[in-house]
Amino acid sequence: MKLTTILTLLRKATALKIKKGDILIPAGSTSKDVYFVRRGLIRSYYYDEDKLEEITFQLHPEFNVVINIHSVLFEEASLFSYQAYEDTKLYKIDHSRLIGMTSKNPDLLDLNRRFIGRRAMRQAFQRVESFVFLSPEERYLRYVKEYPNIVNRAPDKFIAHVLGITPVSLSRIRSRLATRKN
Amino acid sequence: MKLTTILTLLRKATALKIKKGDILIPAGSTSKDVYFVRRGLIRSYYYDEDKLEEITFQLHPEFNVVINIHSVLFEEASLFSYQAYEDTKLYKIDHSRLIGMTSKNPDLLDLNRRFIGRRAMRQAFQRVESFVFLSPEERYLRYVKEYPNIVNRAPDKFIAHVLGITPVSLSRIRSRLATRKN
DNA sequence: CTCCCTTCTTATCCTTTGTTAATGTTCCCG
DNA sequence: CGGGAACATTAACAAAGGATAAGAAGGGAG
Repeated sequence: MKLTTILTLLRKATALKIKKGDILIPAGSTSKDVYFVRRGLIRSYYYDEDKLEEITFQLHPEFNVVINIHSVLFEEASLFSYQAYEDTKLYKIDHSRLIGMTSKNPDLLDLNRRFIGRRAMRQAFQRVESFVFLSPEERYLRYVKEYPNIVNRAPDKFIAHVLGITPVSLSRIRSRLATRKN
Repeated sequence: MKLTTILTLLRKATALKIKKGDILIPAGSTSKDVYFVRRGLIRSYYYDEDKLEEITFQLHPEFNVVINIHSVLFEEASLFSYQAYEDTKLYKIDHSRLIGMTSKNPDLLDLNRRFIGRRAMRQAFQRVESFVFLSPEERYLRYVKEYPNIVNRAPDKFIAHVLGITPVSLSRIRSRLATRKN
């Protein structure tokens, strides 16, 4: 990877700050912009019309990439909304601008795919592995190991849904773990 | 996508046939070859040392791509073995050959990433969604809808593990569904 | 600082799943 | 075609999870 390529990319990124509660990407959006979380916490969620509640799909703390995955991968409108759960500082890479620059520097698109695509893929794939091979309790332990801070920053409700269980069940898992230790 | 690019790719692919039970990619492999299943069925599985059993991770019937995902994505040795569960005919695209040709035709690598990476990503991502939003029963119904033939071709044991449940539980889900219909 | 709303915990009840095991069936391979 | 191993089904029990509700605790807004 050429250093100049990375520098070019950084130069084209624009910083932005959003407040807790603000929507970064609304459901239905088709934007392909790429965001990098410098500080704060973004959560993606799906609004379940039947249950009349939001189901958190993923949490994106600092140093994570946020993209509208339905648009980038499937050329569809986003099923999810992406919302700040803390005051958040991001770098945004405008997708059309990135594409426009590709003619001058093809490495850019390559970087985009490798850095972003690979990361997202790794996450998704390891997450599938955790569902196939691990129990909810083991999934929880692995999750807090990977994101040690997040337990104090996000409600259990969010974390439970990310793990594919209910908040009540997560609470029980917690208490089981606590009593088992003693 | 240029037609010539696709033709170049096809010309470099080699056909191969393997018999039921044969291992296509053994666990521990670091190969990055790309396979396309023309006919038959490949299953990838992880050998669980504790439970002393094979846990099927994914089933790849005809018209699906098979890659050693741990090597391609993570630059690691494969955790999985890839085995034929039926006599299978594949097309193989040799990775080092593909890389070697890239200097002449950069579109090739791009095609590789877009076609293969995107497909695998889509699968992985939709699978995560199914774990977060659906019950085991709903996952099963969605799976048989997406792969209508596979139920008659693969043992329930395989399918259960792919869905993240036990074979016994899958059998019960089946009988529940059957009695509910009548 | 206080009130209120959200979240967390805990309890109850019911459903589902995991585990183990027994039985019946199917599928292979010789 | 026959014998044996692998698989599917079912049962019984224990463990865990889902749904709902109530009370406690926590955090945010005014």
